[in-house]
Amino acid sequence: MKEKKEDRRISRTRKLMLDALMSLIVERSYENITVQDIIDRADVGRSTFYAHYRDKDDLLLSWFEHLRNLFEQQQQELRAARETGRDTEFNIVLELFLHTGRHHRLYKAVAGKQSGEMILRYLHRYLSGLLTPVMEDVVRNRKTRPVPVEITVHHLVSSLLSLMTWWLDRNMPYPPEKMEEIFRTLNRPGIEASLGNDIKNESRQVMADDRNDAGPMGFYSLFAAPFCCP
Amino acid sequence: MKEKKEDRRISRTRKLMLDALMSLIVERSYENITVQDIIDRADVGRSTFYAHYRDKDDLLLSWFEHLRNLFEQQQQELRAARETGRDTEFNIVLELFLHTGRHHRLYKAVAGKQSGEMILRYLHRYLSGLLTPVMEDVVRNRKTRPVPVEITVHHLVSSLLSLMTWWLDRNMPYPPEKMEEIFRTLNRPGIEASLGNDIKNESRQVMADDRNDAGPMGFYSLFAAPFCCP
DNA sequence: CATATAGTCGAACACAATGTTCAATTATAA
DNA sequence: TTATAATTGAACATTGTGTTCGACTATATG
Repeated sequence: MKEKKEDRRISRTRKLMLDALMSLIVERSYENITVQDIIDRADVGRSTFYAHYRDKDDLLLSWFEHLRNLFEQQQQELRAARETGRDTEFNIVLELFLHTGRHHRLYKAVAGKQSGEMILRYLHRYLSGLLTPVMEDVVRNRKTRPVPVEITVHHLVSSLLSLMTWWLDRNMPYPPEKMEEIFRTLNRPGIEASLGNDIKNESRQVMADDRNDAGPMGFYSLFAAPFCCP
Repeated sequence: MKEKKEDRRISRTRKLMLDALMSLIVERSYENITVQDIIDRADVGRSTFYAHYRDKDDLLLSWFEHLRNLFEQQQQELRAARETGRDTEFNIVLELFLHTGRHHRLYKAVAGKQSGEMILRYLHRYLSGLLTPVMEDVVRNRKTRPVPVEITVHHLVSSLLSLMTWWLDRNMPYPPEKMEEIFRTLNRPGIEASLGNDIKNESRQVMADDRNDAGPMGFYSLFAAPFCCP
């Protein structure tokens, strides 16, 4: 099933450079890594690097796209499992914390304190893309709209990323589940309010009431787990 | 009352370089400005620049400290006015939006999409410093603490900065008052929940119930204006 | 006004990194 | 086996950084 078009040398070189970047990235901050460092460690020619990537960022970005594919694939599998009758409760925020935790060394190096803006912007864009249709769908039934959907989404994504970086910067002092709970505590009530009152029952509006409207990404529910004030 | 110790040449040179940076910063993004550009426009010697600042960031930071002093001074005046009997309702978030709006060209260039991480980090630290004692004070009366105060503060500051940058990036499509309202709608309920239930009445706990505990910065109230769901 | 002081100038320097080019070499697919 | 495509490595022009130093000049101060 694999597309085997690629010259073996290409994959080899690419892998070498990616590995070099990864091993460098856990040693010092991304900003302080030069193309020179990368090609030194990868042991490839300077011109080779530029034959593949425009610059350092391009290389990193290609790696993130790889990771994103991995993540999306896993989500698809979860979704599939769920559809075949398993009771997998789907919670995208939790999944994100789990995923980040799994790759924490990379994300810490790149999205933490030391980070360049680039990756955070990339993630922001990506997550906003995921969230926007969901939110717009939710808001369709609402009569009032106290806060523009665009802002709500922006806020939610920023909050998630800010919690993520906090978590990473402090070496993940809580488990992903706890972080997801905190995220929910902080944001759920405000999101409710920001989306406006509506036709149906007052609370648990953001929850996926029924299990259709899967959204573009198998994105069932933003606040899937039950919420309760202790 | 002024300390007139400084050599006139020093202030002159400093001003030249600051002006140069400012005028450059509205033309292109901060990242793409070099020390060379600055000294060219300021028309000062290369060595002069390094005699005053360690690097580009140092120069920008010194300017932000200037701005911060300005802001704090204004807040002090407001506070004073309030204490002398005026009915100035004090709302720090609104004040911040007003301040940012006033200096929007600078902040846009520096804290917007194009920004380097640096200034956002600086602001984050600064605002967290303002907020932490307030939050810790609020939480003192609470029995439960669903979310660590540190995270609540982090979340709140991130949210504020994210709204700010959104606002700036889109050329301030709403007035500061509206943005403050949005901030409140999005965050107030979640903050309530995150700080836990307590002894007193259920709602409006974050509001400054009485007007003592001014905090370090004349920081009377985070959500001073009345909150209502429409 | 005189003068020591302290700030500024500007040119030169060493250094580090970028991104391009090209002919020679080598691995690969077919 | 061989045509093709990838890699190499060295050289190069370019841009920016941060430092140094002697010469110059504005300034504060007596």
